[in-house]
Amino acid sequence: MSQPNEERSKVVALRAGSSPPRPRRGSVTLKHVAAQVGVSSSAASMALADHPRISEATKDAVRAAAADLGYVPNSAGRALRAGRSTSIAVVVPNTSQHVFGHPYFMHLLVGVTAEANDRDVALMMSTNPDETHGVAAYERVLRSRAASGAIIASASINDPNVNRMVDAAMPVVLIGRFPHLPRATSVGVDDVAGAKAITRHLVEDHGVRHIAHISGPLDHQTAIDRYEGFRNALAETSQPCTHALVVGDFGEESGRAAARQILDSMADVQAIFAANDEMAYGALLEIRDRGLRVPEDLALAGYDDFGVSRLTTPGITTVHVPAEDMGRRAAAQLFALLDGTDPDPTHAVLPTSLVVRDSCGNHPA
Amino acid sequence: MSQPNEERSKVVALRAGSSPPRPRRGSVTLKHVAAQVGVSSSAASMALADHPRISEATKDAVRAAAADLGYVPNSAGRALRAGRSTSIAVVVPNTSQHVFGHPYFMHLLVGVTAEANDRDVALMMSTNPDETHGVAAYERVLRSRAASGAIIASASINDPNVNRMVDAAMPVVLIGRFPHLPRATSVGVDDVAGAKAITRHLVEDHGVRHIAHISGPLDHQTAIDRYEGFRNALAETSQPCTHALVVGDFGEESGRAAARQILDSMADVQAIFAANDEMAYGALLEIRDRGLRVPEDLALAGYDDFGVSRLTTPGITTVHVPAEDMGRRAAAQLFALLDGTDPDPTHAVLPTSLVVRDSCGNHPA
DNA sequence: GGGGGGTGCTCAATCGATGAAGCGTTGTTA
DNA sequence: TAACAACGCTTCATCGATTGAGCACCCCCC
Repeated sequence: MSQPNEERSKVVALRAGSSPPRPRRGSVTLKHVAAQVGVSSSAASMALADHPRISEATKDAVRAAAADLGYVPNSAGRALRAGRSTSIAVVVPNTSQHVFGHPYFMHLLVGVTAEANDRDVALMMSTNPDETHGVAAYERVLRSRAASGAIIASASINDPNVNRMVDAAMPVVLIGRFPHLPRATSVGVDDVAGAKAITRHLVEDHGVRHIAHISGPLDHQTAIDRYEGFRNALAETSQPCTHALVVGDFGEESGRAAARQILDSMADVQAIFAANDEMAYGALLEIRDRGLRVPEDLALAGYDDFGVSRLTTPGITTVHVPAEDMGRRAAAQLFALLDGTDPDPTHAVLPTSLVVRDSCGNHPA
Repeated sequence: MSQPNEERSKVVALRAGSSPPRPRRGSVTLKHVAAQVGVSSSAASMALADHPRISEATKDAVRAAAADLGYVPNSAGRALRAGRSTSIAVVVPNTSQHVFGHPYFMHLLVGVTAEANDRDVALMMSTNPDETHGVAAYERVLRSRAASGAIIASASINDPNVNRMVDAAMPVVLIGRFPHLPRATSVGVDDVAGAKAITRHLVEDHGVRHIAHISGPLDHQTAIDRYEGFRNALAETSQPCTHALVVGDFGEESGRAAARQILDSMADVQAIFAANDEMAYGALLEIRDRGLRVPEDLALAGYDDFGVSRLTTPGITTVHVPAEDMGRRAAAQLFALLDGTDPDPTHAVLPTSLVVRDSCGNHPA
């Protein structure tokens, strides 16, 4: 079994010989690299890891061979050995496409990708098709160790899978505010403050005294918070201000329907604040259809600033949600969780900013 | 070594005994399932695979135990054994964000996700940060076998990594038209026909006799094809039509600059056809700033229909690019490649459709 | 009652990467 | 000169799933 000399001459023959390692089916493994240099695969592994017990000469030779052959470590082998993969997952809702428009996720993804790229970590995308379907796809992703952690951008409060994963102490970061899940790490924005700021802008700066709010579905934390910000602002105004609420579903069409209802029932309405830009745009269409002008006859405001509000005529005054920052931040938090740097759940709350456009009136300043 | 009876009694003790398998650190492996049932892990594996040589009783027991323990196969182990992973990658450009707007990728992703979900295949996202950086991230993804194939939505013709991967016969599907890569499977749209149709609409239906085209960078196949469609249409018109070309970069700002140039130099221009909606929107802003009206003073047309053109006032007449279909189709092609069903490279070309809105004038019909 | 054929499982090897332990060889020191 | 340390590599086991080969056991038949 142990005839080192024969072994070595074999190796020499390989090195100088006429039988190249010939990587099978296009995949170069560590063995091929090691064979080309004439060392064991362990030595090659240690050389690439810059292990102190390997000579510089060997390291150079291994590195050269690896580059020459185009060696890339097999991720399955590495993940199996290490017991964890080098990927994280991003989970987005699929059924509830209407809840948030697409641009939101794209912004989020850009942020997550940036952070993941910095760490040389791959990204997996997962969708949660329907919540009744036993173990959700993204839970499988985590349990199969295909990804070592996940960022969940699902807006639904009631997803039982999310709760279960948080309870199981899976490495998960939630996007949004989840006051009922204090043990979960989350990254959200201060929607109460954002909605308060834009409402105050309408009331204080533009002198609005009759205002309506089109909210999202009130089982969404986002919708709840924005509505609360709206009420808070009104509670603190210097002048009394009458207001109304219509509940929408964050979709353009529901914004249009809500505006219809408001215009029919609230004759003296001076401003409409919709809980997102999609609904604000729907409202704009309805207002325009009735021959009314924005902002001359009616002021309009939205929320999100993911692109819609910039393109319309007039541009819609809105609250900017820093989706890309949220993505970055969520990824950073997830890495902290995975590294064990930050064992306690944190709840990051990013600030929003008021984006004043033309839909709310003139700004002499 | 071989004392089957002792082995078996041990197993029985395990089954009824007081020492539960206690999955280590939250991950349940096949061994735990097998131990709970009292069979070898091989038997458990075969049971879950519904192998004919395993008794129904054992199969039921294994399935029950797997469900009970929440067993999910470790993807690394499975991938290592199988020699291929159960994921595919989607590659999107990162540096060239301006080339296509975000919505495009989101539509594409929706399509790819749908197809991948149908096959229970995970999706990885990768970006190509800079093309000079040696082995690109997505090439590493493929070579590391983290994904068994990739859909590349990078628009750049000159990416050497793409060429290299095509040459290496990697399972890759390109999004777009790549006439210089006949050996690569691709899914694109007929941009020549699309541009021709919209140009003809302006010239024939609206009687335009002086028209300008804002193209994209002419090292992009998309830009080339759309320009060619524009020229083809003009070459076939019943009435002569003067035309001009300004080259942009697919970004809103460049569309604005191009419109400036056109309006300054081509006094009698009646219509502007931009190679995408972003540039058309930029042109719209410039036109409006000059006190001109669309469509009364000048007709405007764009390309893509990813969202922008629907939101503006007036809505921009455009060519619909079926991004979601492209995603679906690309994924299907990739699976065909991976299954070996379709070894010859195919070049799918999906049809576009003309979307007439208000920016090109009245439509009595 | 001994051979033949099924049945139902176990064994062992494999995929690729990794690192602790082992082991020759050389240089150094008492 | 013998004991010993340092060096530089190899050997081997491991991660989890999978599968071909092998092996008890049972039933059936001549």
